[in-house]
Amino acid sequence: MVTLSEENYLKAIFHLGRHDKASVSTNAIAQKMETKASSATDMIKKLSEKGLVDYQKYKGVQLSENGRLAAISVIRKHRLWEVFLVNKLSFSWDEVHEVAEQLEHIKSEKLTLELESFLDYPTQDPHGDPIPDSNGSIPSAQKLLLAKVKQGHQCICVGVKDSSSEFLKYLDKYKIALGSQIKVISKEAYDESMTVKINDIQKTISKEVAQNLFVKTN
Amino acid sequence: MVTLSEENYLKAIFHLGRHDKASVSTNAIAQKMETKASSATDMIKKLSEKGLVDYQKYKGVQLSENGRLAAISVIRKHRLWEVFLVNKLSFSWDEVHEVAEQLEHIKSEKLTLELESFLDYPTQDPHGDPIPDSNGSIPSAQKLLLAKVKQGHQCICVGVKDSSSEFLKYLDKYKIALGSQIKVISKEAYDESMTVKINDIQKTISKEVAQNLFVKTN
DNA sequence: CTTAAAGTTTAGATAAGACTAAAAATTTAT
DNA sequence: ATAAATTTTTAGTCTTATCTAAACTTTAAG
Repeated sequence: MVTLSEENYLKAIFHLGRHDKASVSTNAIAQKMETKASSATDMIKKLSEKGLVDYQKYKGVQLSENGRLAAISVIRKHRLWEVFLVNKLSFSWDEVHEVAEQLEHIKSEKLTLELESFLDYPTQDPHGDPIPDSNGSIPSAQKLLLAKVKQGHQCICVGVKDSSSEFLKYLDKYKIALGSQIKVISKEAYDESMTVKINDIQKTISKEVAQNLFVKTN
Repeated sequence: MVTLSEENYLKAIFHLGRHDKASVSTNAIAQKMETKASSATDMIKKLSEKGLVDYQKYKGVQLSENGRLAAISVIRKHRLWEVFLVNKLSFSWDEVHEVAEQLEHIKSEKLTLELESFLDYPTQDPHGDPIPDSNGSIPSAQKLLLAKVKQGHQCICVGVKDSSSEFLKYLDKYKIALGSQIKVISKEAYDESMTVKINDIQKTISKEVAQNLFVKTN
């Protein structure tokens, strides 16, 4: 049995270790969990005893196979619930995270499978992140930052890198949503801003925005 | 802020105090919570300090107005989620309780309201129990035990008194479900059994069954 | 009305998860 | 290469929710 707190630590370790596969430091975990390093050490020991992470004192941790599966299971549930909240209830993009953080800990294999079926087996959550399947396989993201898109190319908004409430509110203000068609009209080398056509309206967006919007080219 | 454990105690006290409005004993609470009397005493003190129950040593507890509202809020969520599981996902009658016990603690006013709307404002859960509205008002149940129904009368199954898995399995076996039409053909004074017509099939049922099935006459 | 039984509370312990302060190990810089 | 800075761990404390055992009330019986 994995406790709620353990699940949250596993999730944090998974996200921290996602890109480089080196081991994750105690401090990084503590920071992500908004707690102290000593608390992180305590939990790491517990996870290690349960065989969910590989741990050597002072050397950081890595998820074990079981730990990885447990983390992915939580992430899968989080993202499925986000789809539910947005597609079935009338939650908007920037309101789902907090509630999904609670729903992701509900323990019922049947519930997760039925929910997935009810939602027609979605592969991405409302922020464009991939939803792991019931075996723990994560579909490849196929998304890139708008800033990387070449002039003249067309793409679809599929997610955000910065999921802060401020950024999501900015996007709502300019009617930029998941699914919005975006065409890159021109790029400015000096400040890395770009002029784009979004929903048939032309607009210049800053580097900051372009580097935080994930899109899929079509 | 009410903790998960506190919510469960409040719910237990609510159910125990439902019928007679005398105060609820420590032992009764401990038994319902499957814990020891000393643990119940500890929790009662905490609830009392938070103003959720009225408590006098050795005299038992009663919910305060705030405590009653908190308990009803949990029960409301529990029953709404049960409707969701049965009507939207393909859970059966006897599978919902355990999952709803988890879902009832999710804290989000918006979620509860949106869920209620998504389910078209149900007034009863799959066991025929009334669903409190967002103000905490509980619609009157209008249900009675099948055993009380007079010979020759027609009624609809709306719930169970005994919600044990065994009883629910018995009901499934004989295709007795929420919404089943039941007509009382005859009653046997000796053993209080009765012969009924359910879904056009005639069957004799025991006192035990008739005293655990809630129906609504029409 | 007094005593036995039942019910309730208190006292002291335990486990999970967090914290502070201090010690130990590692990394960085001179 | 060693001292300084940083990171990590340990030791001890706190809170929540639980337990056992013992003490204290209330109720019931004779």
